[in-house]
Amino acid sequence: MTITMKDLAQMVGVSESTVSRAINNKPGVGEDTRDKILELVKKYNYKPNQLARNLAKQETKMIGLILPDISSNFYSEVARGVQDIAIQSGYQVIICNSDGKEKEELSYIEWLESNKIAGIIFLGSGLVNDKVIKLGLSDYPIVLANRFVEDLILPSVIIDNAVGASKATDLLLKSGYRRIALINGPKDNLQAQNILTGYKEALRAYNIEFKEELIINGDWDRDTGYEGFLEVLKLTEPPEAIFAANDLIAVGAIEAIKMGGFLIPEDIGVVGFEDTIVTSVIDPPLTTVAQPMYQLGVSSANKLFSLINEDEIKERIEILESRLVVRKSTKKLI
Amino acid sequence: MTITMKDLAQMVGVSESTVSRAINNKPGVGEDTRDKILELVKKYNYKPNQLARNLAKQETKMIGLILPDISSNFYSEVARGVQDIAIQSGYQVIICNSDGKEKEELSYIEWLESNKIAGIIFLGSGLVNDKVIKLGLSDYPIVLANRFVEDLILPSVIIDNAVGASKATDLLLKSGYRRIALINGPKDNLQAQNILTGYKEALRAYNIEFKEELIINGDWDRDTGYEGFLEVLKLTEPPEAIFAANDLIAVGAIEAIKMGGFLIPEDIGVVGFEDTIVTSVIDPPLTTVAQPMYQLGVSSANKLFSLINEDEIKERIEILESRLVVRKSTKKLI
DNA sequence: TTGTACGCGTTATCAC
DNA sequence: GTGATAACGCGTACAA
Repeated sequence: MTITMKDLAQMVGVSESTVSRAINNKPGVGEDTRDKILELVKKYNYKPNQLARNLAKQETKMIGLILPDISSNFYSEVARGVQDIAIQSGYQVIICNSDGKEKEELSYIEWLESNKIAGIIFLGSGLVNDKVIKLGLSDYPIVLANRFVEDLILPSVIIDNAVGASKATDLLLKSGYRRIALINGPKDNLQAQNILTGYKEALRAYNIEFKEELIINGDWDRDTGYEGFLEVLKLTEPPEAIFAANDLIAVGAIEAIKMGGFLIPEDIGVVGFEDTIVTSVIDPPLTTVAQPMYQLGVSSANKLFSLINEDEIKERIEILESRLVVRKSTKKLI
Repeated sequence: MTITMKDLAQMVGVSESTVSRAINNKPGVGEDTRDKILELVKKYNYKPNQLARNLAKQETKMIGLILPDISSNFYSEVARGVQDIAIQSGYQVIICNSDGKEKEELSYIEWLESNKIAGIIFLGSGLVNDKVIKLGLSDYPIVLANRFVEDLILPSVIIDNAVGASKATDLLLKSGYRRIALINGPKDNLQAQNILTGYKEALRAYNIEFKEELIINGDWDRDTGYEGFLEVLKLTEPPEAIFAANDLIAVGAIEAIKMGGFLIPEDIGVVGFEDTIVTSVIDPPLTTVAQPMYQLGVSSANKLFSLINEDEIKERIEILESRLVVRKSTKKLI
């Protein structure tokens, strides 16, 4: 038998509104009556029924987080960041796995809306579709995390992969490598394009000519790394270093390099991108560009709560930089 | 401006009760009135307010999942399993990161209770404390996943690590290795004890004497593996194989083995435990015992929904077996 | 400082 | 087949 405000009111001999005020620490309650009420609250272990509160205030203390797959290392790390901030603000998080499917996303949105969830964070790759934009244009609090939309009208937090790629390439150049091959993801992939952009920028800063032959496009997997290296090895002038667009590609490349009898980093330097656990397990430990996943979650959540509380938003678009982690697959700086 | 049942009722010229019946596909509504109502529902894109529903029915379509840390590979995989089943049943999942702290767990429970969350899955290591047991003894639906309680009075789903360890040891024996060292976690750790149990069982089946000197206890990390191997190497009779109690330990051991100039699997065989991504990246690919993480989530969720729906529960305790994944760090079977 | 009265949007139990 | 009416438990404007 759960106890309600009404019960408490009867016991103390006051009205329900007074009980309500006392419980919510609102002014306008006499010292002694408040004490009496709070005493009974403890005694009977009274817990306000959140459902009733939610209905009365037409709001919940929950936010929604829509992402492709919580079991992925990347997304679960971001989710943790979101949750930590949410808890601080007294909110809980509902995580929705969309598997990147638009249909799922829309049905989640419906659910979240009709449950009066306070706001939504959209996390994931891919471009944003019209419906999401429309949703954002209404007054529903919504933040885009690591999702891209051409005009960027919605509040967003993104990771600047171009800068990360530039840093990685720059490190290789600073370490003395000159001919640097880029083994990248699919040509039409946004992430891959950003990485290419950063790579080119770094070359330009060193006045090194960009050579199409040093660019390999493939999938985001190990095979691409392995085959990719064999590919560039065939060039009349083989590369001195490999920039792999993610860690798995790097792993594949390293296998191929070792297989060929080359030494890392002496003969060939390697840089990865992502900083997963494998980078520290592989031999030699991989120099890589670490993505600020947790921070992505934290920033997105902060931005969402700014929206919910209708605070001023400093920057509509927040850009996070990735961080270079130097290990042993690149030569020491001179 | 959101539309409500009241609005619909006025437009059609019927009472709210009729609208409610029509929307919920309940009998007792005329063909034509129902059609008229559903038509307007579409036209105005009416969505029932779940908050009001929840209050009226005193229940929500949500379950809680309390786990140590969603960013961990293990837990996020389980979480995915839980969510997939929940969605099928029309529920959403609230994930709560306790970091293994009892205080956090209790405060989450309070929140979930006062929000009338339909049920809770407790996921995590460690023993269950009294409060959880008390909670379970009330009529609140609650399932323990991968948590251990001595008497196991609460509905639970657990992974039998002893059997897994036994399988791993057995494989080594079948492959011809005889002196097998076990590099394990902390002595007082439940998981470590289970692994030891399985190890012993397998030895017994082969009539091989158990030797204390072949057991190393340490942390669940790489160093333990590295140092552990160096330790057993000092024995007058060094081991022919290493059974590592998790993959990280195995990685450390492999490093030490290679450093010593031994060949894997010819000179020394290695088996890990867990099946993380590193097992396939390392050279040679690691033979290991894979934990059914996703299945753990699925089974736990299924059990919880049985409780919620008050179905008959077949087995109060469900035991999942781990699966042996044979790669290249052990000799081929003869 | 306290109480009254109503609203929040829906479900459920009666009547008719 | 349909319609009042009362819950569900709490917040709040207004009156006292």
